[in-house]
Amino acid sequence: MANSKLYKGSLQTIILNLLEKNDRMYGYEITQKVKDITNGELKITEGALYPALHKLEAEGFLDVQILKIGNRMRKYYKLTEQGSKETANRLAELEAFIKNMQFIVNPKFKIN
Amino acid sequence: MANSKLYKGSLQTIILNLLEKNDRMYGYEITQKVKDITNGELKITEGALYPALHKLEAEGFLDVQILKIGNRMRKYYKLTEQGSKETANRLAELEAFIKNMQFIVNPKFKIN
DNA sequence: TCTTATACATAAGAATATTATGTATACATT
DNA sequence: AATGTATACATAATATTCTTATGTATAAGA
Repeated sequence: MANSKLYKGSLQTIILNLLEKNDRMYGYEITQKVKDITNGELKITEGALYPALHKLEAEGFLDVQILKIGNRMRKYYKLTEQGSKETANRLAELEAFIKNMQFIVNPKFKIN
Repeated sequence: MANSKLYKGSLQTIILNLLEKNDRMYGYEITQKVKDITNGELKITEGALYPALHKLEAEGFLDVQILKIGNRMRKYYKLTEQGSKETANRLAELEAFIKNMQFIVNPKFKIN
């Protein structure tokens, strides 16, 4: 199956929504979760993920908690209250985008 | 109504699909068509549109025909055969993207 | 006359991704 | 013991694609 393209701008929406549903997650976990959910079609690269997490944190949408599991570090991210509101906004944006794309792509607009 | 965000990467898909349905169009017409179809939610800026058209043309997906309407120039774009195939690919990518985003966002994945 | 619409274009800058690279621990296989 | 794969973080260089600003020019309406 072809590797589905990730539209630029959707990564933050993905992160926020996963955190809305999973309380807290760490970076690597997010990459695996997305791969699982999409049957390997979407692959979040680390070079995109970590900067995105840092940015969302800097904007006040995420809180971090660093844990040591065995001898290895994990940075758990969690939505702030503001982050939860932002998630709703991003979700609405995504739905509007999808709706608009379907209008544009839909054959019923073949006739002017 | 909030102005819906345009995910980066979707503009070419929009252009290709409009040309699939309208045989030939010129740039300004595309901006107006998108605005109409989406009730003003999506606004294609000229700074994005014209470079995108030039790129699609350079890649062999579009043919150009310059017409003078009255005293004003219009550059009409039309899908090449290759462009028509590419449109199908982009459409499949878009549908895969939407499907994957719905998986990620869908509440049924709330429970692990 | 002034503003808005039509119609093209490009340049500077911002945002967001890919690709490559680096560090380090843990586990499985040869 | 050595090598590869998985886990887990990170950043830098580069590419892509957009926004914003600017430019040129014709046409139409207030």
